[in-house]
Amino acid sequence: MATVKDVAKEANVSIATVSRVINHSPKVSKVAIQAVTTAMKKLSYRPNAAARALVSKSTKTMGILVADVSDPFFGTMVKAIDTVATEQGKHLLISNSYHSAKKERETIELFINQGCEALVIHSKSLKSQELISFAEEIPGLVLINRFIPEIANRCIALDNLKGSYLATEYLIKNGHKNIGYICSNHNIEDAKQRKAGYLAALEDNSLEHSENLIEYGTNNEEGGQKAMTKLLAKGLPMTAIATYNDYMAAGALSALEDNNIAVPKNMSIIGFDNGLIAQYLHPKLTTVLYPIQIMAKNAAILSLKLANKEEYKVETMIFVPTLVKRLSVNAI
Amino acid sequence: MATVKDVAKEANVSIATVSRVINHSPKVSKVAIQAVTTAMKKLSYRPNAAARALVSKSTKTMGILVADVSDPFFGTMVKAIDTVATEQGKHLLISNSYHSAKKERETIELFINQGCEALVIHSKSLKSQELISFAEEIPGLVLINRFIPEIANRCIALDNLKGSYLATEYLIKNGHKNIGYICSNHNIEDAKQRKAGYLAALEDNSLEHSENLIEYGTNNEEGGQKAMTKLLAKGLPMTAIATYNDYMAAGALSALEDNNIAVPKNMSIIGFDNGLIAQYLHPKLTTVLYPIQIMAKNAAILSLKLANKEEYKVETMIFVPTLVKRLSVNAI
DNA sequence: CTGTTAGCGCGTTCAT
DNA sequence: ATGAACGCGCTAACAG
Repeated sequence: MATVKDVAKEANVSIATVSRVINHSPKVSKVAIQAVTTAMKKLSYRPNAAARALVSKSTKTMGILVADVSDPFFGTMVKAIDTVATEQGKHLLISNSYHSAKKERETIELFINQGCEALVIHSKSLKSQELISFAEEIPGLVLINRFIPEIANRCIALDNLKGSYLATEYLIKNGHKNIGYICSNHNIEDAKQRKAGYLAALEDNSLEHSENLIEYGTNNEEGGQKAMTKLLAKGLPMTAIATYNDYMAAGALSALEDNNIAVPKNMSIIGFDNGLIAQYLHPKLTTVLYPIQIMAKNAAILSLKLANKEEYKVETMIFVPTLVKRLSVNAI
Repeated sequence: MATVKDVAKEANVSIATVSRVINHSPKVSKVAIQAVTTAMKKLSYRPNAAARALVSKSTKTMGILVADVSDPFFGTMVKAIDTVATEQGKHLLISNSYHSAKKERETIELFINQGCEALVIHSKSLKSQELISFAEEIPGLVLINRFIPEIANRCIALDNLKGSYLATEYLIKNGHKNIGYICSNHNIEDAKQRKAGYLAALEDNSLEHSENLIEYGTNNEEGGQKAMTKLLAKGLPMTAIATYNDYMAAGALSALEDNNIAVPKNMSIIGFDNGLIAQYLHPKLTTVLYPIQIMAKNAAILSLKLANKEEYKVETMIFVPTLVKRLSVNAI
């Protein structure tokens, strides 16, 4: 592996000159540029990123922590971040936490040790206080999908409650009065907030709301299917169901089909996230749009600005979900 | 940011000793370990990865190039690689090529400059020769989803032809004689190989095969829908259709539904990949399993071994796809 | 415009 | 068991 020294010797100039042409310094003679360029090609020289980082104290690297890249939700998020990072000449270090607090902590520390100046962190398991400490240590750290009041200007989050409220309200506007809810049993804020949104909508419309109308499960298809089955077993006069997310809605759909209950004819159902599968479900799923793309883009921009010590305020920190009407909800 | 020097001073030892306890050298006295550990905590010392990489010539970083992380196919691939990388204490640098040859080239060079010793590359746009050069330069470079004879021991690929052959043969075994094919118009090997597999199966079974039975489109839902529509317009006596991938199959399903052609009753359809959406489609899609998880795992292991200069031969380089029978194919 | 020189933070001989 | 000193490859003064 050739170094600046080798190139300098080959081109008959000093290493300083080599460094200058590498970094496109304005004050280098044409001949020098020519000689160095040729030498670099001949030796197939590659600048050593570690050495550069060591002296310039910048790795041009952005760290991203997600729960699981194989989930298209996070895939979409990473893609959006990648787009802005690439524009700014940054590279992406990525890590999955799989919802483990330990992994979340280790990853953030790793990112710091690696010298990532910009960090976009999706953390659901770490305590607020710990995140606040990290945020204080790293100016470029931005939290996504989570809101912590003490560091509000470092958070890009979704109004989960409003999302569920919107979904439930939409069901109500369609004439439904007995509305069930399929809830995630994952102990994170999102689950509580979405459930609260459902409850609030019922209450605001003076409709019955009882724990009896709610069932819990893992936040995936299987959990949704089981929860739906349990709900069905109660023999409640439900005509519609709101769900924690699209995967659970998909599971509910399966359970309904297995029991010959036509959707939306005899049961309306609404999802949450507007994930990849929503449009492929049958019937195509009416759901709530989680604007993760635009949120991720904003988080990336914010992180980069902050890391660059620029004063910067994003216009929106708390994003509002919207309704995506497809075919799984009927008027009664 | 504290350095070894600061820690050394705080602990009243030399930087060499500090370095030793950091790297768990066996010959350090208990007292020294204690003193240094305390000092590190007090100063909240973090080893500088760049400095370490510079001197030890190892970044413990693995580079991954994919086409698009937001596609669950690649998400799954990245996750599988992440699992083995994490086990070995490696971190992941990830980049998307979005199918651009330029981006593919730049990314590989970036990875090299960054000092990634292990590389798992999904490249469809670069010429074989260029990839061979890179492979010769970087011992730890492994190609995934592509086979280049000259560097066969550095490739983990799928037998695409056999996959399509399997799919078409399955249709034939179910009594279908007029089988159409929805092909990707993306100019990459996979498209040619899969089409060839379809053709070969028809030929081996003495069935009609003509370009008239084939339609092309972009390799996504929209392309599948359009291709299906064109196929339908020809008024052929088809009873079954093989497709380039699950997304195109999904589009075909939509077109079929729009035209009131029941699947699988009046038309059988088979996908390719067994991607995330296959199980959510209606009817659940019969398809061909692309074992990307196990392939990615093997690629990661191979890459790490190679980077480590260990002699290593994976048992399987060319993986064979298998059938996943669901509900979109009927016997005639 | 160009060359010399001094570190950046750390691992590693080589003495002790 | 420990410390002094060197060098990894590069950038950034500084002096010419």
